[in-house]
Amino acid sequence: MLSRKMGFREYIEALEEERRKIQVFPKELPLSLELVTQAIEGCRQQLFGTVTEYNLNGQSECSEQTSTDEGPVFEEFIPIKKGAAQDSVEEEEEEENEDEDEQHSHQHRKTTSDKKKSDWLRSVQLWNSNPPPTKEDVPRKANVVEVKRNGGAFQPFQREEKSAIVDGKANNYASAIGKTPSSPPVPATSSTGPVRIDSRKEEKGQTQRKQRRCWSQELHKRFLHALQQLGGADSATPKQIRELMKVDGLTNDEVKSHLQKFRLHTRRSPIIHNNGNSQAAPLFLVGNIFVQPPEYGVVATSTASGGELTTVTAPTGIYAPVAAHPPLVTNTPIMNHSPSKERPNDNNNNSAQSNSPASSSSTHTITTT
DNA sequence: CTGGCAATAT
DNA sequence: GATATTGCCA
Repeated sequence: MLSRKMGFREYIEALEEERRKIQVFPKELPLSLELVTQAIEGCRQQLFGTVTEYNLNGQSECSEQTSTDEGPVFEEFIPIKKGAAQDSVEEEEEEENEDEDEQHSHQHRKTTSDKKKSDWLRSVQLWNSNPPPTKEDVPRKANVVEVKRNGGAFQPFQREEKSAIVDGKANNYASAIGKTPSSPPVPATSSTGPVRIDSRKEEKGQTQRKQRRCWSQELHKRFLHALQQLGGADSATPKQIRELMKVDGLTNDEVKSHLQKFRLHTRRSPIIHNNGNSQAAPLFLVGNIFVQPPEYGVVATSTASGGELTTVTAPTGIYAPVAAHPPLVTNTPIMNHSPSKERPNDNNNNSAQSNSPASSSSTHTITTT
């Protein structure tokens, strides 16, 4: 057990060094900084015997998980894949989906000290995130939901029973029928048919508005994936994207909408949202490298092609720090399909407009309207 | 009929 | 205010 502490020490040192580096780019790597800091904190606490237990209640709903006051938040970390069986090329692994409606609408679970975290993507979670305060392994024997998953990909939607809810304000608490936390029987045959990550449809006549649907990471990931295959958000069309995503239940409109938002966000100023508050100098990334806004990086499931990055592995294996830059998404000149219409707009690499000297300084009256 | 944009709703 | 849905138009 001594070695374990040693490991911690070294690990902490490594982390601290990392943090020093990162601190130089607070703007570019805000998350990293925070993460590393928290990681250090966590390790220290463990080193000192203080076993901090973080209830990784994980992501509750569609909202993001604001880092709590101080405790390290390891919720979103990608647990080291134990299996690591098939996915080496593609990073599609999730297949879970339940069905239930949202009820997320407005959960004002805003922590008092909510940080900026204005990344819009940050708010994207699973489509079917459930509100249950405590999900996960908790040995709650109480209501055991026998989830019989056949073969695995599909889930019989057992959603019906509308109780005269005319206003569509029904909160549905579907139990977490997700995958079992321990060993998801993820079959290798997952990437075949349309994935059913959805399950809300046929809403009983009534031309009501569809319930707002949150784009889960899965969804968004697929979305991005499709996008990059299509050569960027500007050249991709909703239909193509939808087909590529292979998500059953997803409509063109939804994709269209998402795409619209995506474009809006990417086009705007991915990084230059400098307010007077910032403490840092506007560090610029060099020409091409230009980091894609972290909010858009795919969830960095960097299963690098056969190469373990300098990923430090915590002695306890709590989490695996992702420190690798996944291949740029936007810059994918492959398959530049532009059959008929071409947008004179900036193609990929939207944010390359950094050469406007005046725009980011004074008299920035452009953003209005 | 599909894609893009704008209005509208949550 | 942000994000999703719906409508309208090219």
